[in-house]
Amino acid sequence: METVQLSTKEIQLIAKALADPRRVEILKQIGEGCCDAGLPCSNIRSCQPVTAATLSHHMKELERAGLIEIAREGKFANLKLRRPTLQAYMDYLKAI
Amino acid sequence: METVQLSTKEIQLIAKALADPRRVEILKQIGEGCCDAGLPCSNIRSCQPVTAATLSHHMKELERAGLIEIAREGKFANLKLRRPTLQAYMDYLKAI
DNA sequence: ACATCAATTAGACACATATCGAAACGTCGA
DNA sequence: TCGACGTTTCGATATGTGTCTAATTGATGT
Repeated sequence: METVQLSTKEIQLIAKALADPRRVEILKQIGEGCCDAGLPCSNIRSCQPVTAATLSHHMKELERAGLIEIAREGKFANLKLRRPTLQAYMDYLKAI
Repeated sequence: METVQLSTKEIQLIAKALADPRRVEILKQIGEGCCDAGLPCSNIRSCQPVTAATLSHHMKELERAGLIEIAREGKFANLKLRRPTLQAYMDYLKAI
């Protein structure tokens, strides 16, 4: 696992991203089906009682925080969990 | 270090508590001066550009999340970091 | 070209919350 | 008892944000 050094701003983005329960659920879902290909966006939607618009918003936040990577392919968007970012945040918390 | 099992609700409270940068600063400050006695509230205030009212509010949130323990003694309030809670949250994140 | 479908954007709304000033509360020393 | 001091509570305000509907974009198959 590569090591990432996070700025205060990035820490803040991650903390905010993790503060919404729905986003955490989404993260978990992406983390479970963690094939390299990434999880299709609509796949997530079928498991979360939420509009496509809302889901899109959450994914943008997760991406902004560096917690996921969005690979757009044609009309699809495949999500991949960026574990190094999550790990770096845990390291930050450990240092408190 | 004792182990704590957190409910979904508690996880959410912790995540929200950690989502505010000022609260994280406060946590750090409490964590540093981590003598068993606890850090006096006014000590924190002298390092954070914030009103007593606001500080009180943040401490209530941190306590609600189980991240600190407030020992009131006379007119003073001594804060102590509850590391087991923080650890439990990190364990939760690790399981994502 | 057209219809369809996945995803995004725009705009609106409701609700949460970080912050403050002012007032109240409780403790302690004079 | 009185005043000072640390802390809390109250009420108000401004900002942030999760959610929706509707409209838009972009790709794909017929």
